[in-house]
Amino acid sequence: MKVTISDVAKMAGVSTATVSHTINNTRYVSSETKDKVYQAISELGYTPDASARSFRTGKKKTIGFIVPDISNKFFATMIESVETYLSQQGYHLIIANTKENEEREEVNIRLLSAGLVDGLLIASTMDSAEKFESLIPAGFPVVLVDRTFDSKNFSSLCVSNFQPIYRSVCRLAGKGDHKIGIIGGLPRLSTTKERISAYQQAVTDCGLTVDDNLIRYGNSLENSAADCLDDLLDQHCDAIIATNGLMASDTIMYLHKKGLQLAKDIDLVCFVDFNSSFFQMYSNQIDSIVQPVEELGAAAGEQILKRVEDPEAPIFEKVLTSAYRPYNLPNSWNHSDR
Amino acid sequence: MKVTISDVAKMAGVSTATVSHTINNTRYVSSETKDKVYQAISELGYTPDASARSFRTGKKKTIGFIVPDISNKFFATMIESVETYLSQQGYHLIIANTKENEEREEVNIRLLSAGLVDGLLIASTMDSAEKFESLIPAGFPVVLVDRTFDSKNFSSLCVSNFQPIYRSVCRLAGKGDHKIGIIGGLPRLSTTKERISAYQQAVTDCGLTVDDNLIRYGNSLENSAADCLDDLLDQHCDAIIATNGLMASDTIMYLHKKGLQLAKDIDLVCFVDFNSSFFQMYSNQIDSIVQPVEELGAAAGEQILKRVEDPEAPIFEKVLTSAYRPYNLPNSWNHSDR
DNA sequence: GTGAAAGCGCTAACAC
DNA sequence: GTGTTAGCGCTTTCAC
Repeated sequence: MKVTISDVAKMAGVSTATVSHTINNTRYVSSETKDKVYQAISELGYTPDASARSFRTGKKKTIGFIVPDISNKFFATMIESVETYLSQQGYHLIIANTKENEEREEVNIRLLSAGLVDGLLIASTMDSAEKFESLIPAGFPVVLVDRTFDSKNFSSLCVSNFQPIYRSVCRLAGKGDHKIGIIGGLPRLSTTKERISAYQQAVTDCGLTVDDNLIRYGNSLENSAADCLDDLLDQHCDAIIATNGLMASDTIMYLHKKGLQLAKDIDLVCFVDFNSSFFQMYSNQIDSIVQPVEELGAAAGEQILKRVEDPEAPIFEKVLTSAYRPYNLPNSWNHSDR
Repeated sequence: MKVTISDVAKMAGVSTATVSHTINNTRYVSSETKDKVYQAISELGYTPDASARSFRTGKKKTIGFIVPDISNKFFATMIESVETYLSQQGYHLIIANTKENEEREEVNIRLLSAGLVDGLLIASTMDSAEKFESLIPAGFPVVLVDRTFDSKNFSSLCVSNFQPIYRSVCRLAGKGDHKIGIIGGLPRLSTTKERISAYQQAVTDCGLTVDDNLIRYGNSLENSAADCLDDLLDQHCDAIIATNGLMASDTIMYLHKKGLQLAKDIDLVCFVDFNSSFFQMYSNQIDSIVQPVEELGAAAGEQILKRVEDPEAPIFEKVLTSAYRPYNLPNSWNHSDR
């Protein structure tokens, strides 16, 4: 049967307290006693039971990460860097995948916050901040990642979307493009809103006319760009901006299928997943916007652990900056400020 | 402070047993009593503590999945389908990412099997079956996924690698290719071994000569194919087989960079991640092998829950079949038998 | 330098 | 139809 701490204590001829203190280094134990304890442990093959431990201490040493789409390389890479950071700190990672579905997110928040994890990292797909907030138990450690809400009630780690989009529009306009279409993600997401508004401002500032028909929305998941593209191509766009990696690769594929040549028949600006062979192949034909995913993941890991240790810590917000790289400037990865 | 089951009991004027039975539907409770209980629960905002519960029952309602590489689309998709299945059954998924590192796998097996999860799904990167087995506590529910060991001591879900590779070699030989190179993953993996041996047998059977220089090994991670390709191109291969999606996309990119035209200058057979735009673009220039990832993930979820419920269940092995699709037969996705 | 024992929140015999 | 209560395995206070 299961071997417990008292089996070890009995065998070593000491108390359970001593065994506990020995394995946790939590008070002085003479080295002879230690030896006896470790001896007994290895003889019995004892492993402390994690759930008893976390029940007793209230610490699960586990963080939950609620993601909209694991199979999106952006999030996959982020998960990877979060996991790397957390495991170095002795924490585990529980993944929940919402597929951009608000109910799934709701269910997962409830489930995970009910004593399963010490804290939650969330790239939320929710529309309403109020709804979201009502789901989080008071004082429960939460850090928003990539996507945030206007009401700044939670710590957050995001990527600045404004500057790279703004710059890319200016550059396209400078090249003489007049009709610049944009494919956004789900309209309710903060990232989408920021990107679209950067686009609108830049279009205005560059002296072009804002035409809402040039703004199309995908669903942030795979294979959602085609309809948007049909619309945009019908309107004879000179350029298209695809605002996430998944929709960007769909776009490249679609244009390819239509026989349109990038940078010649049509200009393309893409949010690009760094390290993905797909985009590397096109780096000399499209303007790329690369988000600092790994940095984001590591910072998210760091922040959530800070909050777990001190749930009353002041709200922390950080906005990382994306790199913008127009294709005819191959050697300068412009790090845009803010 | 934290509201517990006895707060609820007190407020509802019943015993904790009744509260417990009410929320778990585990014995008859009159509807008036139920009402009082639910009333108290919502008034107090009570949520049962998951760790107390799992400590008490011994069930964590959580499965661990040890993966070699989250950011590989093959595994990302698999995680997604495992998670979908498990969450439908009321289970959670803990992810551990080994980056094809044996020590990281070892650490994670230890950590997760020590009372954190009810069972473990493992796509192992280990070389030695003995080593692996020694890490698994006796009777602990484990299902091997994608990769297996010769000693059949665990249930496993794999994909048949032999037939599609064999067929693709035959087809290349039939087209007149003489020098067929192959890029395998890590040599220690069962999948790599199977694929290489299928290659060797087919080469022999087709009357070509087996040349070990034509067999190169990557590390199963991203950006590991370049060196292999240099070697292979130096030897003037007519065709190359890339045995996982990551190395396949590296290969396409690399050949592209070298200015070689697929299907013209060189034939290419690739393990391909279904649904990935990248490969869809090349589907008329390369022979594709598509593994049934989603099916694999769902089956893995099913099997591990079976084992969790009955750890003494007989060992289960299933080999799913990949689809092989030569590029000039665009409408027939050949489902290879075995 | 070590031990005794309380008790974390819940479930499930057992009792009536 | 419901209540009483032991106890899961561990950590930690208090005591010596």
